[in-house]
Amino acid sequence: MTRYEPRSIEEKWQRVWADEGTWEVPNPGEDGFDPDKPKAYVLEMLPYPSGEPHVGHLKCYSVGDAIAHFRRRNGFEVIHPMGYDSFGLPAENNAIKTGVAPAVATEKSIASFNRQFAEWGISIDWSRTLATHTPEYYRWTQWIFLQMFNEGLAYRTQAPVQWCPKDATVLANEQVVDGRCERCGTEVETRNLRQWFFKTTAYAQRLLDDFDELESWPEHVITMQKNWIGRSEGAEVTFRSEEAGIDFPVFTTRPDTLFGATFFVIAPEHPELEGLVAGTDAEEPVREYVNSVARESLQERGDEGRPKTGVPLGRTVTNPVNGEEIPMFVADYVLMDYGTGAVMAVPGHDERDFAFAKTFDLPIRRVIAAPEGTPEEEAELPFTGDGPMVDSGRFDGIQNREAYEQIVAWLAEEGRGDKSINYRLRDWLLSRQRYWGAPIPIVHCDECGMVPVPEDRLPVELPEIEDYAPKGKSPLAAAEDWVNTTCPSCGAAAKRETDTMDTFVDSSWYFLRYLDSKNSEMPFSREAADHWMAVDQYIGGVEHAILHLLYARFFAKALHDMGHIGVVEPFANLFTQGMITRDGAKMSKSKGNTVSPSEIVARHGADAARTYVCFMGPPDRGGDWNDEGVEGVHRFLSRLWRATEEIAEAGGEAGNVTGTELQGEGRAVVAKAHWAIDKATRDFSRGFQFNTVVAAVMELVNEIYRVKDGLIGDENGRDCLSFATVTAASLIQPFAPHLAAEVYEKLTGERIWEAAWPEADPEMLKSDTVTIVVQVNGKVRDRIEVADGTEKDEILAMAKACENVAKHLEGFEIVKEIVVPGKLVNLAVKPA
RNA sequence: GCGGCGGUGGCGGAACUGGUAUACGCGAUGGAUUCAAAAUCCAUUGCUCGCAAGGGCAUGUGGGUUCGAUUCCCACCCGCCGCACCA
Repeated sequence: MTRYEPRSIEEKWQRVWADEGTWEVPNPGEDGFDPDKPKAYVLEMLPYPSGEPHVGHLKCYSVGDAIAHFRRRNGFEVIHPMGYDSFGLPAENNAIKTGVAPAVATEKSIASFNRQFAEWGISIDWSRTLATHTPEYYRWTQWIFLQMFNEGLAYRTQAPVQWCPKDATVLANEQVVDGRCERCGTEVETRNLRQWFFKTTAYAQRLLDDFDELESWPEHVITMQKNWIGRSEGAEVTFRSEEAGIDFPVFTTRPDTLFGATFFVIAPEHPELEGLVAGTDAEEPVREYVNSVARESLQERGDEGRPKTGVPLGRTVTNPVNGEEIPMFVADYVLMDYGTGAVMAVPGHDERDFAFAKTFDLPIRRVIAAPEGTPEEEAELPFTGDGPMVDSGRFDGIQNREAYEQIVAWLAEEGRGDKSINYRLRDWLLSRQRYWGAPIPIVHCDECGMVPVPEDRLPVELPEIEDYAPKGKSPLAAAEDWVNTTCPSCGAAAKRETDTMDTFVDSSWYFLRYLDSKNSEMPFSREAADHWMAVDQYIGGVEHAILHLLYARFFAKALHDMGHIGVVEPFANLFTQGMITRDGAKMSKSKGNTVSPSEIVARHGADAARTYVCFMGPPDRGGDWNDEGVEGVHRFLSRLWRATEEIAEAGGEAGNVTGTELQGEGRAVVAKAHWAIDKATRDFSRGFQFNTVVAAVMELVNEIYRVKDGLIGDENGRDCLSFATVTAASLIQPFAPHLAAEVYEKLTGERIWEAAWPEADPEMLKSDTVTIVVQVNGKVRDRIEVADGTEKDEILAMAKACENVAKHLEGFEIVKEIVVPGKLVNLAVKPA
């Protein structure tokens, strides 16, 4: 008997799959396409190729592959492609450090990823692969950009933007975390620059509404996106400064507190600020204040609970509800880019306004009473709860929520306000002053302005350059031959746009390119998209909860509206896998606690590595890597292998096992196999309970070992063993496809991936006898074995007859008898 | 502060709609095999009292509902993640 040698088994099958192109699937209209077969699009987030794959990749693709295999064997035509998100900062920063061109390092890494994916035996349709840094791909990224530009969804404007001084580029809001660059951790600065944006805000409401279109997304991801979009309902109300002759609209979520406004605050960046104070005593202090705010970092300014600062403007505005003149201030707690950059301050009912009023000794007025019975502490000002209106003119006595509607209606009638909705979401800043990205296909002409590069001249190829170092403008600006061009419209001398696109643009549509990756006329055909979309199961890390997943949703909606795809949501089901740690800590090279997948695969085999990451625990939660755990899984696979060898040698026929006339241990092991089929199938369908699927197969293998020696000498027994072993292979195949293929071939001569997922025989799930637990007052006192279907009365009588039960009934009176057929008996007693 | 997730043996984790808590794996202990070791196989393994039969206690804490609660309800403690001066 030979030892379990994963390497030779795995290489054998990997060669078969590669030679035959086993996982390639046809598009509609192509050879072999079967219109009656239901499709399933199983997709894992494409990797960013940098160095070698790590265990996080191993987990993500193991989980995705298990789903792909399971769906295939349940009759689906599964499309399961793979590609590379190969533009991006790390490759470029590496180039600056080492002088190695980003393309060279990137392609080397892609080769390494390709090799490992093959070694892991992931069932990928390689005929559809792509890499976002290739002109064949970014040609279409540019094409989509131009469609957006033509629709007014991509535009260029001057705006205060977030700038990372280390990476020397602007960043999207989504890429600034706690005031720092998401990539390098440097504190970002605000700069006023001309930049390119996608109009994500135009889709704010639909990004919220279309959550209803999704089948299954983790609740917390939806919550995070909702928070990010940040919808608030309220009203826009106009406060007029008569002396300055300016109307100041404000956004408020609390129009019911209008009568409590005692002052008015505008943001330091407010465009009217300078004019308001010019030539007055306030001019100098205001200028000083604005300068001091400008020196602060966004993070400092954003800190909650920091003392309120500000400067009075010596001006007033009129409160439209009561005609009161209230003083104006400038203060940094009001932000220019939310609402209108101005707020009415209601210190009685808003904590921030309250803090400001205290600092500047401004009047604080209560306009909503605390309802009766409110604890004194909660009723104190600032009071943010609901209650009847007071000191609010004709609205006195009305519940504030009702008054809210009435006040808004009244303002609308007077022309001084109206209902309004505000979103926190801002437009997606997509331009980057960096080299390693897709060039923005625009030409700047003195005569014609911004001119899109005609579609037949795409792609605008990235030129080769010598110096990748950023200098505050794109390194592309130095490539003069490339920059200087002619205007596509008038033919005059013109200059190319030198910014490149954020890499998140590349990854916002890649799932569509897979569907038709060789199309040279279009990014993808509508037909291919209609057939395969939406992605039925998307798998990746939570770190993309708002970045990639929000952008891709926006792209899908925009492409839908332009008529390129039929769906509005790209990913019907989302699964986010948890992170694998080592000794409780995040793995990192600097900590030296990384686990190298290639080493694990070399030592224990890909099947063991893959099965282990699915067995560690529920895959949506994180897990701590344990070398001994992989060994345990390897041991389990070895046991399956040895049982196979022994049974194959003895010559059992799985196909001979037909059913119910089986007896004894033979029946037991076959019944266990059916139990495992049932359990595995249910757990697979219930989501991602892979750990319990693996456990069920382990139990089956343990059962095979328990009965093996007793059955192997008998022909019928051998058949039963063979059936159980074939079943174990069949069920473990989504996790350990190589060993499963080998076992299946040895025992049946067939190919496992072409075999249907097994079905449990309901007859074999039943047992003749059941164990009934006997409890007295909820405590287990004995167990009895009864024939299935035994009458309640009989069970009860048997239960009471148990020696240990009788002992506990002595001196007590039975007050209640509960009999759950097939499960238990509980006798409730009290002292007699 | 707001939102989400979680707390079960020495460890990772099971337990479907309230019904045998601790499946499966790791680790540990003992045995078989071996000249020996590795590998393998078998057995034991929540804590605790008891020679045993058997008993008591255990799913973060405290209450509640129930014949019966890891599961449902209320209050709290701890951990992780996300958001946070958004008017």
